[in-house]
Amino acid sequence: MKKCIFLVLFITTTPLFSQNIELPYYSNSSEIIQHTGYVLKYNEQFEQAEWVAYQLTDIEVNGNYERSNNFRKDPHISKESATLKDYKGSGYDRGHIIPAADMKWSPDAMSASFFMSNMSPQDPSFNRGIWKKLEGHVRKWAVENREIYVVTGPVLIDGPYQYIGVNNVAVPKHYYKVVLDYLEPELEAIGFILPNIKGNYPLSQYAVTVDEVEKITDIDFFYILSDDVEEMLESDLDLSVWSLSLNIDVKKDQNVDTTYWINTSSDTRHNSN
DNA sequence: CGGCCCTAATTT
DNA sequence: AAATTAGGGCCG
Repeated sequence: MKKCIFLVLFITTTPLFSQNIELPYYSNSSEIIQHTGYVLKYNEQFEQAEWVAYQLTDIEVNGNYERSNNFRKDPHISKESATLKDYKGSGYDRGHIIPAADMKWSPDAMSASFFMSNMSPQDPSFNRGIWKKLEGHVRKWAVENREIYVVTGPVLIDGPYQYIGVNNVAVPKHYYKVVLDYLEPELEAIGFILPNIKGNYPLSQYAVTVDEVEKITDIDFFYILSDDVEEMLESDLDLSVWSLSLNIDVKKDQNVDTTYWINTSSDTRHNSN
């Protein structure tokens, strides 16, 4: 009962969005847009979102609404979003940041995922390959854990970039994803950094701590959590609780090209094998 | 390995 | 709406 009262007070007395524990930190000058099913932070300079944040549940994953394909400019962006034309003939996919396949629970959410503010120029082999594969795992984790929190987007501080279209959409060199399981018994978090090229390795090779993603992206994830909980979750990576159907072919993994990893000082992951 | 079916995104 | 392209998973 006390909990209920506290919850009501919390929601009614705190600023917009702050009840969403998936949200990264954002300053007052940030362009934050709430769409059905997700929140995004837009970066006008690179003409795409820096992050999209959302909760994903088992019920949502099991939705049945069809992909809507209604790619269109996002009218909510103050200085206008990228356009279809920017991507046309560029050689890059209009890659969803929040996946359309995570929006099958609602026609509005599905449609909202096709705003150009949710697109980023992705190498087709990347978008349809390892990125899609990772997205599939995220949906599986949503089912296994009942609900998870996801933040994902392009890494926008590892330029210089190639640009496409008249609006100069930056072609990111890497993408990240962080996933939080905030339900007992296992509070766990995992991060990924993947280069925007065809992925040749098992996904476990791209897994990192959330701390590592924070260093690389300069984004403070899950800042709404209390500092001690946040510190505990983000500094640790236990691959054994995130089923990635690990490829056990050690030979294949020995000569992994890690040049796509931006150098970071610490790597606190501990493999379970 | 090829054959087959599935998913996702794009093109026409 | 249908066809195309890319890739994954599975199976024999």
